[in-house]
Formats: sequence, structure tokens, C-alpha cells
Amino acid sequence: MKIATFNVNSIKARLPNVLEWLKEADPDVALLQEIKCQAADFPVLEFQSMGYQVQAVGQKSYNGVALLSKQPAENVLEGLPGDDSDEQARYVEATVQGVRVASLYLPNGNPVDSEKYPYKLGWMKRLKAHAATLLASEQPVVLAGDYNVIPEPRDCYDPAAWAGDALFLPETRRHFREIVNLGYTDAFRAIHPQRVAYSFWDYQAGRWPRDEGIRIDHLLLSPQAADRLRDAGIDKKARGREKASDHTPVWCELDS
DNA sequence: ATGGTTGCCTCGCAA
Repeated sequence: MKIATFNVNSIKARLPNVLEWLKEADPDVALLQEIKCQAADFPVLEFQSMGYQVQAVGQKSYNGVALLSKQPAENVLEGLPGDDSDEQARYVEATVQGVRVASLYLPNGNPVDSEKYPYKLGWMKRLKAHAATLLASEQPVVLAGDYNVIPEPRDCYDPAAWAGDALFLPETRRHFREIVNLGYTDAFRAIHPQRVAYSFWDYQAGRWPRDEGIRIDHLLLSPQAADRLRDAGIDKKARGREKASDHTPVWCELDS
């Protein structure tokens, strides 16, 4: 079972790109972030014609997540539990073939002296609480998406330059580590313990041609999912296309 | 040197 996550940075602007990637990568489940449209405006038919069912949670202009699956998505949960007043479209979760999968778009948090950083940390606390609840179910769980967290210095082309950024502050990394230490496995890091690889390259300042990126898109696996982890990787090809997103897909393969 | 780019769909904000 192949599960992939991809921050598409607008599904409307990226549709040909995403369809091409889907055709080549052929994941069983594709978790998308930053669709940047309302659910009603998501191009459902294009994905259905490729054999995918679509669960989309969106809002106008910003954020938005989707869960595409070849097999039915059951018990769909829209929105991260823990704050009914949070109206940002950043979370969708469902069960596909017995695996609980989530597409999440964790808040960026910049600038750190604004209300955005406490919102990010609050969202991470809610995610930790929910991740703990999911662990108690003892089912395979895959929490995938754009975490907007650089876990370690080696996941960044220039840690010093990012020292004060919301994606790399010690407080941010500590919150991420707390979720992992509940008992989750970073799929890419488990398969490639020594590899330096990135999932995001800024459009600006020639970051992509210089391979100056950061690794912020992750798949976190519960023990029952990690037991089945066969392979994982980052698809750099998508970032090199015309009209590319600033992110590239990250994936894992679970034994059936 | 505080640069530069993309997408939203407004004349700035978010990333």
C-alpha cells in the first residue's frame, strides 16, 4: 500500500502537474495540502476518472487539504479535534483498507512575534493529543502532510539562516519531537537514517537549482504501521517540472 | 545586499 503526501500550492494552478505525478507514482492514497479552494470547487471529476475517490476540506484562497484513495474512505473526520472555533481548513482523516490516514497542513507560524506563532504551537498541542488518542486504538496510523517543521539541522541547507524561523525554533522542534516520542516513526528517516534530502525549495533566490531546501513534509507512522514499513522516499522529479509546486511529494510503502 | 517568486483575486497577504 503506497501512501504519498504532496503540498500542491493550489490545486487549480497545479492540476496538470498533479495528474501527471499521480499517473507516474500511482499511490493507493494521495494526501494533498494547500489546495487553496473551497471543497465545492475541487476538481473531483478529474481524479475520479483516474480511479480515485475524493475527500476535500477547503476554504476560499488559503489552506485546504484533500484525501484521495483508490479504495473507499471510511469514517471521515474533517478538522483537527480540540478547538471548535478553529475555522482554518487544515485536517482530514479517514480509514482506507484498515489504515487510519490523515492529510494535515500544520500552520507555518511566521512571523514569530505575531499571533501566528502561538496558533502554530496550539495546533501542535492539539495534534499531539489527537495522535495519542489514535495510538490507543492500536491500529495502523499514518499522519502525513506539510508539518512546517524542520526536525533537525541536517534537514536544512543552512541551519544558521533558519535559527529564528518558526519552522526551526527549538520550541517548534520540541513540540514535533513530543509527537514522535509518543511512539511515531518518521518514515523517510527510518528508511534513510543518514540521507540528506529536502521536500521544499523556496521559489525565490534560486533555491531549487542550488538544492538549497528544507525537509518539512513528513509521514509519521504508529507502531502498527511502522511494523509494515517496507520503503519510503522523496520524489524530487515533481519539483523540477514546469509550473512546479514549491514542495515535492514524499511517500511510504506499507506491506499488505 | 533584508534581495527574490508564486498564487490568491485585491490593489496586499501568505508562504
